[in-house]
Amino acid sequence: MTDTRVYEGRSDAQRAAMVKGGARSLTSELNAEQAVAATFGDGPLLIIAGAGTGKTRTLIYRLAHLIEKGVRPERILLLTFTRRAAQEMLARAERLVGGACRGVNGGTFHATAHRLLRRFGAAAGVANDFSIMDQGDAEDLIQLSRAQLGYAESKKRFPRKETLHYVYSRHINTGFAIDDILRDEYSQFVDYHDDFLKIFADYTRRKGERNLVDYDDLLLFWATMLEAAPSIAERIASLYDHVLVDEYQDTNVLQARILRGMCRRHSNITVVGDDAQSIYSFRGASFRNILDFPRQFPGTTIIALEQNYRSTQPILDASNTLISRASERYTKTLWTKRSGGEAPWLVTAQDEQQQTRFVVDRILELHEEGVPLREIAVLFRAGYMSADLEIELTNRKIPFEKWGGLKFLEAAHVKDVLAFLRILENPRDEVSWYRILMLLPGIGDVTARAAIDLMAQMAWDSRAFGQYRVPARARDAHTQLVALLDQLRATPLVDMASVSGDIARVRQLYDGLLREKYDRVEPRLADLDQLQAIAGGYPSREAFLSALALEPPQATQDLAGGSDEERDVLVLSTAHSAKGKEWDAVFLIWAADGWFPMARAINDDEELEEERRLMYVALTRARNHLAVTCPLNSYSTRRSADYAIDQLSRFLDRGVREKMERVVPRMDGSVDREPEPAPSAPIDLRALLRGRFGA
DNA sequence: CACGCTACTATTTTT
DNA sequence: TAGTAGCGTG
Repeated sequence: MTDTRVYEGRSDAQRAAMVKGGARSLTSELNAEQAVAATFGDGPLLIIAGAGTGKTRTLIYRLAHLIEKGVRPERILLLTFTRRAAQEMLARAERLVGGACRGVNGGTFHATAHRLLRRFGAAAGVANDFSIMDQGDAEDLIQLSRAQLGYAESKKRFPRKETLHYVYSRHINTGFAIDDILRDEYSQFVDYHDDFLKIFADYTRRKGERNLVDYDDLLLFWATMLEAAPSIAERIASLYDHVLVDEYQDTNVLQARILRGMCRRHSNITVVGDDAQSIYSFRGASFRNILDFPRQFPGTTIIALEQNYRSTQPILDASNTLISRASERYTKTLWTKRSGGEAPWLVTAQDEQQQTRFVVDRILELHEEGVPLREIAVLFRAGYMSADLEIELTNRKIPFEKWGGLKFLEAAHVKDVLAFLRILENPRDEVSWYRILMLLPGIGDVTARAAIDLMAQMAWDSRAFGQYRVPARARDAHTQLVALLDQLRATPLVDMASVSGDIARVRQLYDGLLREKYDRVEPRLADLDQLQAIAGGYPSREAFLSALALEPPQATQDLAGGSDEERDVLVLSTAHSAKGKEWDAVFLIWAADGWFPMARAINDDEELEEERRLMYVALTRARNHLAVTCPLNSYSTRRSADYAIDQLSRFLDRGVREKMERVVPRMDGSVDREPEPAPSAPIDLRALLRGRFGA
């Protein structure tokens, strides 16, 4: 680290000297550290930015600064973690410098990879009409490989398709050997090592033959073009003079390789992140990536942002204490100039119902005091934990929207309809063909495979399926499907309403199948109506399908339309989806051991540390009000309840609790803010005994 | 060969 | 709890 300049700790005079052109208007709204970062010149820059320290603001000002300095916007690449973040950042930058920043290339790593692959892939052997598979598609394709190779019939316990895909994806994103991944995470499967390799080889071959690209391929192909194809690498890398990366703590080593390739010529890379908020290791991210950045990019300047503009000091005190238990990190302690504020509440409820009731009552109270609903959020560890609350909110007619855990695109009926569009775009899309064929009455696994084999033999000619002779019982369905596909192929591509129209045509066949397959069809039909409405906004099937795979709608609101500002609705969100956001009041529910941290993370130190960081992310979303709630008698209907149940999260240890105020809800809905010192859970001896046997 | 029935199991987070 | 693997029937 000898060639690393650390900005932290210099005198004010030195700081001022580092702000070149510090008088310019752009930087007058920044503090000294932010200004240095925003106006930094060329070369690698690492901004370690604690929660709420104006990270986004700094990055936007840096963007504006580069443009004012004369860098052409289209020569700047801005990589963010979500599409939401990219849009927000570009919109804010536009407010700052006007239309000048239009043309900046922004988006997620995956979306950017997609753009580049469409443009340069053909030269590297990837035909540019490939289709993108989402995770579910990838798992389904692996399943086909698995079945083809005969593992489905195996009597022995064999890994499920989700597991196979996870291991594959982890291998690509982290570079760990399959052996090591199995040993560390799936010791029960180490003997299957060779079978994993066989399936992965077959999966890779299938993707190639079917012209399919999965999420991991997008990154891998980008990295490989940069590393192994000098002429293409030259063309790609020369597209941009500056690369800015947000949320760097959530990148993985494959993404770091990409960045090295992109910046080999100029080293103009700025990354912003907070190692304390690294919460995506399940996607191969490692906070070591940000710790290692100075080694990867020699000559790195590090700037730390510690002044928090978001939360009151009591909220920061509790959050700082919680994260101070973390083992490995860039030490930074957040502080604020904001004075006052009340201590975060620690609310112990008797059970889930009381927790729900407390949260709803308190939300209404805050609302009456003038806090808009959209300034309030309820956060939780996993999507299903808000079920009870959602019911109560609906009963009490409080509008809300839920982020994360939205399974819209994963719903079988939505995927079914999309499969029709996909085979039109890519006739070789085996996963979609299989899905569609299995829908038809009279066609099962064997017939579906036979039909696909025949189509492959006929080089995926569009007439191949029409010529397949199906068993008599499937004759009708086959005729209908052939007619539908012919009709869809005849759709003029210039018609702007064509994607939505395509779906309408597909539904003439599909809705009937749906009615026979499910009992409750209304919600499913409503989903399809929504899908049709979204499709109306896209000019082509290809654009629609790619957008859905890379930028899935994140909340019901994305589907319903209307911007955040217009709709005064409460937000329910997983802690993950809440990252980068802030609210006036935040509730964290289910802060019980076994729930947060989740039971499965408890026996693994690294996972446990990540859970701690995740809770830190949740707490630091709050500006003025923070309440953490825990139902004490959350007796579980789930079976393996061998973790410490009915206890406060282990992260809320004595030190953290001292920074909080204990609050106990009373039965009448009011709260008692000076409760008994240590409220213990009343016990129900019979319930405990029943629980022993899982009854 | 498809399909309905039963028993079982695994259960986070997201591009 | 829901999705699915396995099995027996038509």
